[in-house]
Amino acid sequence: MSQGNTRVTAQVVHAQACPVREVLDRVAGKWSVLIIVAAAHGPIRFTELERSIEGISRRMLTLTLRNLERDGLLTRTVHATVPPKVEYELTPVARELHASLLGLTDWAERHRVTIAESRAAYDVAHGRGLDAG
Amino acid sequence: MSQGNTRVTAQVVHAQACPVREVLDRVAGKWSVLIIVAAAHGPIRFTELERSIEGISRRMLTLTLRNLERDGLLTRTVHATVPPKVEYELTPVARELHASLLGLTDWAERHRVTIAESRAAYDVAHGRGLDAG
DNA sequence: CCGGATCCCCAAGGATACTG
DNA sequence: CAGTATCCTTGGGGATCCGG
Repeated sequence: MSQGNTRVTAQVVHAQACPVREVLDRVAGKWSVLIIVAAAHGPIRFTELERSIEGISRRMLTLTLRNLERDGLLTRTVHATVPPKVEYELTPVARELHASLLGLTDWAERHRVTIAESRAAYDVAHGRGLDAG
Repeated sequence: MSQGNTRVTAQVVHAQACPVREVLDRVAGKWSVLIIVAAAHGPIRFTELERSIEGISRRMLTLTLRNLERDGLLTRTVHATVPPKVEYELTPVARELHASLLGLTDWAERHRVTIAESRAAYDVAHGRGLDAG
């Protein structure tokens, strides 16, 4: 840390400029978008999210929810009942994001086969076919 | 909005989420989208990409280009001249992706201020203000 | 039920040097 | 000019345990 060489590189400069980067940083996580999709139908509880998003850990669910809440994409409503009940709901901003996302999912569905074929072809053409190692 | 028994139930979001995951996996990288944007204007050379995408390393540029090529999003054209010249160009599929991406960038630009404010408010409300914790 | 705290691993990605 | 190979750091994210 203190080798006398200040390691300030140019990565800081570029970080904020691009709106593309902005949206990606916000959605980059492995789970953010899945949560948004899962919550698109209406308010949803913690455990419901946990069950509906197969494979997500409790930790990541919590972390991602906090992040989305921080960005104003989710509202968190705590019902102070004896069995705790917490509901998450998309904000209008998040709903707009979800709508824009549909364009992407549509693209993915329209081209998933083509892309898969392209990958296979590329792999074959470059040796990395079906053999391991 | 959603009060009153919205029993949509969190049926496994997988059905809807998978295409989302697909596109994310494809775009998850730190640079993929930036390259697509940079190449959106037309064929572009390796070094042109390197210069236009501030902060990218040679290694990551190469790796990401290979991946995009593998997915059929980029074509790579080698001109066997004495000074090597390689041009990358978006495929129609990638152009469609780029178009869909515009919806997201538009969203980002429309709400960047709101989101920033939300973050600031959240951070203030949760102690993590401007101090380094 | 909700979720914070801790430990740990591993893949993404940066720096650098070499090649055709 | 356009890569490739190697080393090393960083932090995302899984597993697990604990607390309200």
